Amino acid sequence: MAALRIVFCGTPEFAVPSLRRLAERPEFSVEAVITQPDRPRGRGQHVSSSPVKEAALEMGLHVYQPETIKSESAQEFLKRIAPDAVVIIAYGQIIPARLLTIPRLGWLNLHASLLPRYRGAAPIHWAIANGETITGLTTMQIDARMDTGPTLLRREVEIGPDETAPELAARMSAIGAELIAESLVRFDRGEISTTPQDEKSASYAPILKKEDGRIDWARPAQQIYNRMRGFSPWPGAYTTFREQTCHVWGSPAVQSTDWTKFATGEIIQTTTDLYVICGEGTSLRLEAVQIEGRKKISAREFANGARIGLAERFV
RNA sequence: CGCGGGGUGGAGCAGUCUGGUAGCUCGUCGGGCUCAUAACCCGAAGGUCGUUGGUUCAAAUCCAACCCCCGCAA
Repeated sequence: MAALRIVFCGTPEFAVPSLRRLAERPEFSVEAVITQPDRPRGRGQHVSSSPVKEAALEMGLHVYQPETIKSESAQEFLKRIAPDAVVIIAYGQIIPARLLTIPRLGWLNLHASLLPRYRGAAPIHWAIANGETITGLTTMQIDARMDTGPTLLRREVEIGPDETAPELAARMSAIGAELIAESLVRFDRGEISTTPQDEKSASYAPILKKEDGRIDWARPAQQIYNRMRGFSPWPGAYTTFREQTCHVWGSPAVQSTDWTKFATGEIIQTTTDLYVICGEGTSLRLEAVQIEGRKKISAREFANGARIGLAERFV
């Protein structure tokens, strides 16, 4: 049987394990890799290429980087290759409907949630931030809207109590690589069919904004901790200390005393630790902080250098 | 040339505007005290103040260039 001819479409690290999996298996032939153009990133505006591009070049695959997938030339490109399927994983652009019918099997997507829950750009982050203990991966055939297409296969994944977004993403991308490969093979053979999503139970995981990282100290410590894990490493969890942005790391404290008399955000110093008062009588044990313009330092060093006053607070 | 903050004993910081003997908390070392301690008391060591050049009688401090780190914006 001839190998399935595939075009792979993806950008960040999350897509790389799937690309590698598809490229190494004999059932598939990766004809081309489409990824976002090299762009200036980071502080110095250094131009860098996407993780998918680097992996593709390393494997000797053909790379195509259109400014926009909506362009005439992108359409021509796909028609010329005429793949059996396009696999799209975290590409970062909306696909116009006229392109969806080019491949025989459609555009197959790996999404990092149990659809229809957590549709959108940041499903892993929001699942952790909301305190979920189970999430999962779903493969689907994309349609004209965002993450609404009929699904193929799904797999549940447990979320560890202290797991952070990058850690979970790394695990899920490895599991997902298997799932997308399996979906392709079985869908092509007609062993599985698509199932429409239940619109009524849909929920959304919008792309993260800087503001999502701001800590609301009125929330219970566990919730703050969940967001800290989910929004790592960006936007992280930050607050304001002496008029400056201050990223904080910590974990819910086991308390023996009642601290409800303190204001939320207030910093409590004991002989060995720093605690921050959170909502509903809970508190967070500070592990590290990073004030803007400075390096990340331990709570101990922070206490030594900052000379925290009585009733001083994070706001 | 996107905007901004910072580089001061081992760690974290103050001092820089208004040049004139290097300061704070912690750590380290020595001694003391205590049943005991990441507790307390006494004492000590440890710094070319990012680099180079300039101004000055005198520069951590003022000026210029460069190196490195970080926050924001994308």
